[in-house]
Amino acid sequence: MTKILQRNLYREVADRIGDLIEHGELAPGERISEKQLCEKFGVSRTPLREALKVLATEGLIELLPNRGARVVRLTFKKVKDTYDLMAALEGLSGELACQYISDAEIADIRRLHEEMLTHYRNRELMTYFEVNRQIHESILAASRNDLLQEMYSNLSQRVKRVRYSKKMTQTFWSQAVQDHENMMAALEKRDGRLLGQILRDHLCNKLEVATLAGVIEDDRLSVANS
Amino acid sequence: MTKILQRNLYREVADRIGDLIEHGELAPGERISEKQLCEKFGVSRTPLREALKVLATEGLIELLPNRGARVVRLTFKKVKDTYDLMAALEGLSGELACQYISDAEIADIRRLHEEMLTHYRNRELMTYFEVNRQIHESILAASRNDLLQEMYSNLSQRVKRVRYSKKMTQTFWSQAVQDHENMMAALEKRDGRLLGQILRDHLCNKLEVATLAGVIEDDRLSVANS
DNA sequence: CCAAAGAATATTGAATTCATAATATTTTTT
DNA sequence: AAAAAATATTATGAATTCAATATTCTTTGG
Repeated sequence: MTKILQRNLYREVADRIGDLIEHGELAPGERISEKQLCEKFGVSRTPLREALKVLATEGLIELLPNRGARVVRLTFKKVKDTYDLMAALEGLSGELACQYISDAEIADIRRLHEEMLTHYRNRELMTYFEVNRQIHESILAASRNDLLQEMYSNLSQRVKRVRYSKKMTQTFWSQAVQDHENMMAALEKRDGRLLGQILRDHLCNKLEVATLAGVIEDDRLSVANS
Repeated sequence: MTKILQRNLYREVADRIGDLIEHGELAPGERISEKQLCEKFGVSRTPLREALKVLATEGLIELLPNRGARVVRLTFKKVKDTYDLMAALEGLSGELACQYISDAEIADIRRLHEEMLTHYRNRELMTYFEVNRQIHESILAASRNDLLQEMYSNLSQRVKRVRYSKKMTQTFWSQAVQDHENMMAALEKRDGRLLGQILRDHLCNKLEVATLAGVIEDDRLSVANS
């Protein structure tokens, strides 16, 4: 039962702007010019402005009354807050997943897990991340809570700019893999409480990585013009 | 430092529509006519449509391409999902609050707690709910996580229609008050883990109340036209 | 009388236009 | 020459207009 995705112009535009932000083509704190984007996308201001309203609600940009929009600055505090939330949600997904997940789904995740280990051993960072993402997504799906998945996806969007940094150190990487070993064990025992706990701690490590990567700008800079 | 609240027309309209939904003046599943609401609010379609986009993102309505908007139906499943999420967020707020809360804030919450007990003893349901809400809000504020507060507020909005049912039984009410006693104790001990646990369980009880109140329509009805 | 096809109507999607507020530029004054 | 005031320009907020799609009503054939 695949969801029919509605393709409104405003939604299309919102996604495209989201991509621009994610890939840094629209810099943090940068003023968003309506006219400029209208010409870029070849649409009128009406759907573009609707897209901006949506993006503001989703937390990617902020609207200043009568003064347009700008890309939100990711301060360390904001990223930390977001990761705390994501950790709580991942924890919940783990608890729920253990209640509802089928044996077949566990087997699928086990396969993904083994695949991920191979990529780890071969030091294939990008494919490792991809399979890693699939594992977490599978657990989220097993939670059978659409809203949870939606919220997690939203939070993920907000910090996508700093995630999956290439500067991951060996120490953190091996720790992450160890976390995943424990996760698999907890999942196969269907120990929700434990899986939840592991998932929470796992994400905390990711925050440390993001921090160390130095992708996040200094708070003092950001607070000044916020 | 109080936040300057921007008053755009679209935001105003979105809030008004939100109120209509909350108070049942726009029924679940009801089709939303743009023209009708335009006339009601005395605004043009542009800001109204922007408001609809935002409300859809916030999860209060759903947009059907080329077929307008309608109020989301609250199925039991949706409410359960929402409460699970809120419970996780409340749990997180408890853990964080214990890390950051000041003695003065704890004292404030203690005062609110005592006030709530008085309303409980006097069987003043509305004022009891109001103070109850203030306590939970104070703990959320003490978490020092703006995003958490924002997300919680959003989730709360979604299920406002079924919350605070007047049909609360004596059993559940006394259980809730007992929960609050335990919460105060955990908070004053600054035991984050414990407070988080209590807050999670506390909200589960609320779901039972909402369910028993019978405000939520049967899923089978809702699934049919979703 | 019922069903299907087509016309008429109403509603939504998007572009354009008008109004107003913010910003940049020029002019004036000291 | 620098600061302040006035004006011009630009960008945003909102209403209107035009186009595309859905819905309803009417007609026609079985």
